[in-house]
Amino acid sequence: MADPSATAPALVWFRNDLRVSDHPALDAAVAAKRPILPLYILEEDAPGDMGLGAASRWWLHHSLSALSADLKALGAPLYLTRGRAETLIPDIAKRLGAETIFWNRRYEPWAIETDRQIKATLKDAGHAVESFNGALLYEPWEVKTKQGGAYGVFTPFWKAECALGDPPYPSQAPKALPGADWGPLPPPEALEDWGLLPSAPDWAGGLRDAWTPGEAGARARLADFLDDGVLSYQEARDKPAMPGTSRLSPHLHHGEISARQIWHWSRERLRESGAAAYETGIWAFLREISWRDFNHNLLFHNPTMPHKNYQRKFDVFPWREDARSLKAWQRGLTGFPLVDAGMRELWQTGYMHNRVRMLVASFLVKDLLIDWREGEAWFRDTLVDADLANNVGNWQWAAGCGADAAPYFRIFNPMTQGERFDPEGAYVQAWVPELKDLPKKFIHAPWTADAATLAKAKVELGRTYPHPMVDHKQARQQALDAYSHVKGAA
DNA sequence: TGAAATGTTGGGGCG
DNA sequence: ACGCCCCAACATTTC
Repeated sequence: MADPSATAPALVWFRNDLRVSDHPALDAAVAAKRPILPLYILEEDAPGDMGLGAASRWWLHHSLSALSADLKALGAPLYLTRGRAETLIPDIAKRLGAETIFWNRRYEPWAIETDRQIKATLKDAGHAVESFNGALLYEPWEVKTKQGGAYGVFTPFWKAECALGDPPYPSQAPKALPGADWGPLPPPEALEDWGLLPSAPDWAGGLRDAWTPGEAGARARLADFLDDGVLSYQEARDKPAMPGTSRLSPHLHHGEISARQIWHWSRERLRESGAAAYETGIWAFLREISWRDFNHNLLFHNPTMPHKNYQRKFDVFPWREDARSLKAWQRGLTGFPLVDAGMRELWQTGYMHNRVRMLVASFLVKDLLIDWREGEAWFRDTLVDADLANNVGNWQWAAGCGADAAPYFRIFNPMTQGERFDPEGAYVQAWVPELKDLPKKFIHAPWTADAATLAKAKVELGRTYPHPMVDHKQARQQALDAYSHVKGAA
């Protein structure tokens, strides 16, 4: 009782791990048997941080609100503050007399640098720091080639992760948390004062309808997917009009559910069911979870990837500056229905089906010859699942300049993709309502319809819906010609 | 986790 | 019966 260190609190710094179960940092703090101060910092002006998009800010608000309620119920309310973590963390640790600061690791280059710096400051000041893997199946330094290097091709990476065996089994949420006394700290800030939600205009209606941020929402989403989605996953995930994907990406990004939980709970469901169709779906799904690890691995080992081509021979690619075309793409006014449907789904819900993400990326980079970094920036600003590692990895993949990338000459045809993956035109009808009365024969290429058909569907090209902004056949040839620069540079 | 161009094959119409 | 052409269907190659 006389030992003051017995009551020295533990600080748990929450970042992209907004949950209370399978949270290694929180578990370690509980094991230390100290009063616990859970902390979240809205990090402002961190050097190198590429910023939070408006959709992510909306999600973050609701996710923090859910985490706050969960922590409060357990007995240790979440302390909120904002500013620079480099000064706030050491200051809070000092005021509290904290013994140890716990956190789960993050992998963005700026965040790694911030955390490294904070760790050094804290240690100099006599605090202990413990960090954990809360986000990935395996850490980037745990998955290595036989030569000890990092993988640049996905399939061998996937095999290597499988060979490492099941990742650690996820832990349960603590039954109760001993809260620390906030007395020595300035009063916490109110989430409502952070201005994370849009006001005037409130454009978040589509987001509210589509999502339930928070740990409970994440679990419900996975349970739904394992109940019926996963059985038809392999075919249905390519059909944007169907609820065929897990839609877990925003929950995963904010850490409301962990990759290890997804791994183990999926495998458990597989063991219970035993159906062969289930086997296919589950493994196709877990393979996508491993893609997420792969992208984090790439970013960790290639910290310039957000700005630089992974394949440096692409540095000579003749991108076009074209603000008007970029804007037409962003607003979903390209005149290619499936592209526009995707861009509008993104704008209205903060999400886009994966098949359509590949198409709109191909269209921007190849039909419009606009730099993938423009597309990456737009997705980062508008996606609720905006995640630097995945976003950069996938854009470079689509642009052909990434690791294990799609070859540049793989150029998607918007009409063919529409006929193949949205054969009924239901996805286009949902997001491009001005075309909803067109017969499905023409819905992916309205300019091929005769005047009478267009009139009957109340479509007037150039007025109610744009003419196609490029001739795809011609654009494709231009893209191939531009690519010859890269080949010459290699 | 494409698409288009090019090559091959085989059935059917026809002289 | 046979060769020839046409062309769809499928396979392979190329970008």
